This record gives sequence, C-alpha cells and structure tokens, in this order.
Amino acid sequence: MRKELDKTYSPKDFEDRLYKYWEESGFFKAERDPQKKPYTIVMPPPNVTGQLHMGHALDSTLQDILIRFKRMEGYSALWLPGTDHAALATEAKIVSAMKEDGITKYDLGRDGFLKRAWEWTEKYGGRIREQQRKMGSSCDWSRDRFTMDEGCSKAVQKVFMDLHNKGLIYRGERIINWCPNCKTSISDIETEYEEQDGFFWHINYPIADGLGYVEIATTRPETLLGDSAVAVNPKDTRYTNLVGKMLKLPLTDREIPVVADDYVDMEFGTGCVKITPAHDPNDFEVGKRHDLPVIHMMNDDATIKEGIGGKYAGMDRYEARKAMVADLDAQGLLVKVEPHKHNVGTCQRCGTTVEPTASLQWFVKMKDLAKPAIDVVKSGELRYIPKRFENSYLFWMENIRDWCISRQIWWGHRIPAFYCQNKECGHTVITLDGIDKCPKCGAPMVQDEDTLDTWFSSALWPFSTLGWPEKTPDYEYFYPTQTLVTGYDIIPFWVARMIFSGLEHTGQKPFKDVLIHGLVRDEQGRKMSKSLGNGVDPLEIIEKYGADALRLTLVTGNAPGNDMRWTETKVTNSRNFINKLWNASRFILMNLPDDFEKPVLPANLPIEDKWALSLFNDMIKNVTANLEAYELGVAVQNVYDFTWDIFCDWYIELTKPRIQAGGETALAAQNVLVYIMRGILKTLHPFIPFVTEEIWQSLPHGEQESIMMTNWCEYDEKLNFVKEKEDFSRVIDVIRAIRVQRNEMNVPPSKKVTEIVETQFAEIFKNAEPFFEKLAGAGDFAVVAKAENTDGMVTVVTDSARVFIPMGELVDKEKELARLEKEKKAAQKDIDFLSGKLNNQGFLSKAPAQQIENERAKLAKAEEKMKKILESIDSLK
RNA sequence: GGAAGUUUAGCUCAGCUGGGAGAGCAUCUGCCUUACAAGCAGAGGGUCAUAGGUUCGAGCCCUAUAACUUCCACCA
Repeated sequence: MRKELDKTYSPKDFEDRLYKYWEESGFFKAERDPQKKPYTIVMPPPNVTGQLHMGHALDSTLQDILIRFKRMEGYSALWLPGTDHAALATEAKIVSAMKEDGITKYDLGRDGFLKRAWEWTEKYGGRIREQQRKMGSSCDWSRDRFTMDEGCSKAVQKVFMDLHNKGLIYRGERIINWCPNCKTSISDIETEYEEQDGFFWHINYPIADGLGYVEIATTRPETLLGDSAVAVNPKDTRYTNLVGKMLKLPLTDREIPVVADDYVDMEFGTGCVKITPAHDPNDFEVGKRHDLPVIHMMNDDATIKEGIGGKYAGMDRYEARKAMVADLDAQGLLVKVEPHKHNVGTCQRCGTTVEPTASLQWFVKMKDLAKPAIDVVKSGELRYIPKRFENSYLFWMENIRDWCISRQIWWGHRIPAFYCQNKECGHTVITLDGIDKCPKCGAPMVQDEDTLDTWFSSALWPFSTLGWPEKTPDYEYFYPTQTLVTGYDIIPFWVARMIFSGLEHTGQKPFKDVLIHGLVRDEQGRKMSKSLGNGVDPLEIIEKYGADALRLTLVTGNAPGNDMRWTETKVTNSRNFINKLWNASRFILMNLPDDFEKPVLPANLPIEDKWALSLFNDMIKNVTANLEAYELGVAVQNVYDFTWDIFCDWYIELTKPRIQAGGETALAAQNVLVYIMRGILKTLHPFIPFVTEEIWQSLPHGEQESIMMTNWCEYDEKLNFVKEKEDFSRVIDVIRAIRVQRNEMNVPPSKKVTEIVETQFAEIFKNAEPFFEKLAGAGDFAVVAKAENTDGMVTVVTDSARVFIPMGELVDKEKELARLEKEKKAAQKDIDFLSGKLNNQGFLSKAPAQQIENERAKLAKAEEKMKKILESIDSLK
C-alpha cells in the first residue's frame, strides 16, 4: 500500500524527518569510488560561533544544488563542511562577554583565556551545523573540519615553515594598521575607509637659526610629537635654501632637519610636509631614505606616550590633539584651520579609527606568489563565473602588497618563531617542535606572542581539509576540487589567497571554477546588517514556509554575481509553486490503480502525450545545460515554467477526460503522468530536496527508495516527437483563441456552446473533441471541411482553423466585423514584417538557412490566418 | 584618482553564441470547473536610460553621455 500525501502541503511535517533519514542512511558520505569521477566543493567555513544568516543560506543553497545535481549525474560528490575559528571576531566576542563579568583577558592570562575560548567554541560551535542541516545541505558531516583542529593546524605550521625556508616570510618593521580598540595590527584589506569631516591645521615651525617659519599643514596635529623632519621637494626653488637647516619642533624641545624628497607634491598645500615615520606609511619610506629616527609617540591604546609626550602624556589622541592645537594657538604658531574632508581608515571589525603605526610584524612576500596565481586565471585554467570578477581579481593581484600576517591576539595559530632572550645574540628559530635554549648561546628562548591572521589558515582550506600535507587517499582522490562558491565580497580575502596557496603548496590550482554570487539585500536594497537590524533570519523563514521555499526563493531569478533583494512575497510565490507541485502529485496518486508499479511508456501514445513528452524532454535538455553553465536561476525557471504551464495547466487537464473514460487510454495517461512527474521531481530535487523526496516516496516510480540517489534525467532523442509537438500546438492555439473570445463576450465557463471547427487539419481536431468540451466549453462539437450557414455565429480564427460559435442574439454583426477588421490589421502587420524580411536580399544572403526557414514558416502561417480572416469578413458583408 | 556593475512593464528581476520583448507580484474582467482560491481562464501595461555607430537584422556588440551602486587606491 502506498503512502498517501497529506491534503495540504506542510513542510514542517517532513523536512526534519527526511534530513535525518538521509543522514542516517549515509547518503551524504562521499565514497572514493574509482569507477566514478570526483566532484568536490569545500564549503566556505562560517565563523565557528556564528549563526546562519541569509548570506550563508544563499551560499549553501547554491552549493547544495550543484552537489545534488552532480551526485545524481553519477559523480562521487563531496561537499566538505567546516567552520573557521575567525580569530579576531571570536576573540572580540569572548572578550566582550568577559567584560560583563568584569574580567579582562589579561586577568586570565594566555592559557586561561584559551581554555575559555575553547569552551566557548564547544558551546556555540554546533549551532551553525544544526542550522545548515535545517537548510537541507547534503554535506558530508563525517568529514567536518575546523580551522584550528589538529590537521588544519599542522598544515598551517607546515606552510609557515615552508614559506619561511623559501624566504617568502619575513619579520620586519613596517607601517601597519593598528586598531587601538582590538589592540592588534590588521591587514590592509581589513581596513575600511570612510569619508569624515576633519580639519587642516596649518602650523608654523620656527627656523632654528634665524627668523622666520616653515608652514606645514596636517590633519593629525598630535603626530607632531613624532616628527623627525620636514620635507620639501628638491625642485622647489622656494625652499632650496632651507634644505639642511634645522627647525624647532613646537611644543617640544627637539630640533628636526629639513630634507629634500621627491615624494613631496609642490602644488599641494604649502609644499612642506611634516615627516612622522612612525605613524604614516609615506613618511616611513621618506624616513628610511633619509635615515630619520622612528619616534613612536603613542601607546597601544592610542594614548600619548610617557617620555615623548611631555605634558600630553597619557592623554587620548583626540584629547591631545585638542590640547596641542590650543597651545599652538596660544603661542601664535597656529596659522589657520581649514575644514577638510578626508578618508579615514577604520577597523572592519569594530569601526575604530585605525592608527598607522610602525611595528615589528611578520609578512608574506607576495610578488612571487602572485605571479602563478595571475597566470592561472589569465590562461583560463581557472575561471570566475561571471567572468567580470576576473578583472578585479587580477587588478588586486597585480598590485598586491606584502601581507601582514601577525596579529596581536591569542585566539588563533601561534606563530612558531622563537627568540633568544640574550639581546647580544637575538637568534630567531622557526620550529614546529618548540625550543627552550638558544642553539647559539644557550640563553632561554621565548615563543612569539602573536598569532596568525585567520585568512592564513583559510587560505589552505581546500587541501588542509583533505589531509594535506599528508598524501591521504582523500587528498589524492578529491583534490583539486571543482567548484568554489562564494560571495564577491571575499575574493581578495579568501579566494585569491587560496589560489596562490594551492599553487604554491600543492602545485595545483585548488579549484577549477569560482562561482560568485551577490549579496542578499533588504527590501529597500540595503545591506542586511546587525546595526540596521534589517536582517531576515533564515530560520524564521524555514519555520514559516519551509526550507524548500527558502531555497527556491534564493535561487529564482538570480543571476551569478548579482545582488538580490529579499521580499517575503517572493517566498510566498516559491511556496505556492511547491504547493502546486504537491497538489499535482496528489492528483496523479489519487488516480492511479492500486497495482500500479512503475511508469512504462506504451508503444502507441496519443498525440497529446507525445506533445507533453517532447516538451518535457526539451526541458530536461535546457535545465541540464543551464546547470552545467552555473545558470541556476535560469535552470529552475525552466522547470518551473514546464511544471506549471505545460504539465499542470495543460497536460493534467488533458488527461482528465481520459482517466474518466478508463481503459487503455487512461492507462497510457497514467503512465505518462507518472513518467513525467518522476522526471520533474528529479529535476527539481537539487533545488527543493525535501518536498521532492516526500512526494517521491509516495510515487510508484520503480527506482531507488531515495530520490537523492537516483540518476539524473537525460535528454532522450526517442521522445522528440517533432510533428506531434507542432500538430498539437494547433489544438492548443485554437482552444486559447476560443477562451479569449468567450471571455470577451462574457460567456461564463459553465455555459456550453456549439463549436464548429472548420480546418484543413481534420484528423488532429476530430480526436480533440473531449478537450474542447473540457477546456473550451464545447457542448456540441463538429469538425468540418467547409462550414455552411454561419449567419449569427461568432468566428474565431487561428492559422489552423476557423471556429464558428452560434451565439444567437448576442452576436452583433457590426461589432463582429470591427473585431475581424482589427484582426486583419494585426495579421497584415505580421505579413508585412515577415515578407519584408524575406524580400530583403541582405537577409536572404547572410542569415543562416535555419533562420530563413523559420521566417518562411511563420509567414506561411500568417498568410493562412489572413486567408481565413478575409473569408470571414466576406461572409459577413 | 582607478576600475567594475546597474539602468528592461507600476514594483522586484530574468533574457543563453545578435533573429518579432519575458516571469512573479500588483491592476482589471470572469470563475468555488471532482489536485490546488497557496487556485483556474483571460486582459491591459515596455521608444529595453540617452545619443551615435557596426550589422541584412541590436535589449544583447562598439563609442560617448547621464544617473545610481560597489570595489580598489588614497596627497600631507
């Protein structure tokens, strides 16, 4: 006995149950099957303590569609899930939670803090995995990874070692972006610039050995305390005589030289620039060229340093700025203050204005690493979908700067560098095994306090998760991966770094295709964000409409790389479609004989079956091609249109009279219904896995128990019935035309009328009588070669037929004539257009033959229709 | 300053290598027709941002312009 479908579609009743069934059956687990080709996607790891948001939902949906599709196509499909330790984000969360208890991380110390961090990770780490399950994600949980698990950590250490041995990692003093709130360096791309209203303070620096001043302009007057020179352009004749002289640095007792450097733009400001090597990247370079001292004038928290700052010591940078400007003004050294808009770097994580600071950090030398990563994209071996993202990727890679990888936080992979504590010796050892004593001088060694940038470990994700650096069977079989799916916002952070890392460490590109998607925005097109509070929770949507509706919404009408707006009506629309599918299935099931085992197409199928099967077959072809081309939105539209417009609105309706009639024609219809429904379910399964599985288990399909383990439908040339497709579309055209006419004349659907079809396709229309009765409201129905006595009848014209409908007093001869004249005009327009084209020598000589053939066929139809219209007009006159 | 994207029906968006403009929602008309009112049958609605160009033919290719969006760089 078959399981019955509930009367109403209620996803809550089965989604969780089916996920459990799949998972427990081991269907997500990818086997290393030498008979199969591997297809691998590594999931972009969400933050381990994060929660599922719409971005994840979109990301997961796209990946799951590809994985389920490929699995059904016969690949050994591995979708490898995992989470990221998200160093800075997680540490910040933990620190702020601790703050509520009144403790700082320094109270706990490094070990105590890490213990707490691991507890935190264990407590919240499972959450996002459960949420992924709610989405229906068919990832292989047995291979679940974490960027800080043993294997990934090993890979990180190994990579650090290797890069260091190759001379690609170095430690040096550079200007980095310092976040005074997070108290760590951050990389260039973690710095976001925002335009702020500020001021230009013009300040006079007195010349030491004489009268007069040098006027400089600055947006950060407090950095004056760190000045080691004033620079002018060597070509600037205004200042030639000043170069080499000393200036009195205001508010201090220091003197600084005037130096000449090309960096100074003569046109800008006064042409004199204060040089603060410790707090500005350009000044740092100038300082190096002129061997200027690097004077740090700020502490970690952006307060002014003791010893340097004099009376300003201990003040916050902005407080000090205020005080110093006031003092300069009092001393008559402040020339003027101009309002000035400028871009200020802020910390991506906390929004604090970053302080550029010279600091001793670890860097990855990028130039040599970038080269092969550029080539692999330029040569087309690795492609972005859509292609336009290659531009920004290449631009970024070609202008890449060294990557600052050390972070002054504790949660992360600690840098395996050990420093000799004997200042005279100062030996550095990079080792994975730890070391106590300096091999050179025997003094104690201490490990670097810093950890690595989170992205340093995520850069290895496609191979570290598969066992690298060991040559594990998984690594051998599943690497390199095929497709990476992610948002355009992390191309520089992550995708780029995976590409050069893969090439450098494994000698292979980590994936073949990068499918880029956009952002899910709110109804007004704004980014969904916590601060705006405009985020939509995917879990709430699942609760309300089901995961299938959510998934369908996220993939429908969405082109690769484009942002989409979220509206709830889109979800109801998706839900409505699923409901349609549900009800179509119910219809089929309730009309099947109890002993129906599986669909078998009979040898002699009626025309409408061949018509439907042909269109179904076309649909399969299109969907498959679109999925292969990553046009997931177009693909799902293909199934949607076929399912609703062709299958439900036409084919199911066409089978109703046959099913009622019973016998052989009913049996054929039942087989075709199940056959096509089986294909629709399979085709839709990657998009809406739950409902397709639920229906599948009720349908007598004759295949595997679970739809996710069945074979994908293939285009079948035997089902391409060209003639029947064409012929039956004539019937449909005529039925449509009758409906239009009835609607215009306000004839209620329940009213049956006589329909006399005059046609040159008698054979086709004779067999269609039941359809006219059911779908076009025909009471009496006749097919004739030549209609007679048509007075008082309304005429409906298509290129295949004239249909006469006696409407008695409802028929107004004048109106009828006017209507037909209008149709004549429309038909004439068609004919003019088409014949114009076909009389165009250029078109005839240059257009493809198939195109010309199509236009000829269209013209023939248009002319046939015109002939019929004219006949009707004549008989009315 | 550099680059990219967008501009198509009232709204949100599709439109594959150029061959007579599509969907959903909204609007209007008529329907509880034995799978579905979360539905059915219809209708109206577009100089495809603007101006040129290439082509037998342009929403699609090229050039310029405008508006909006985003990314990158950042001059003290």
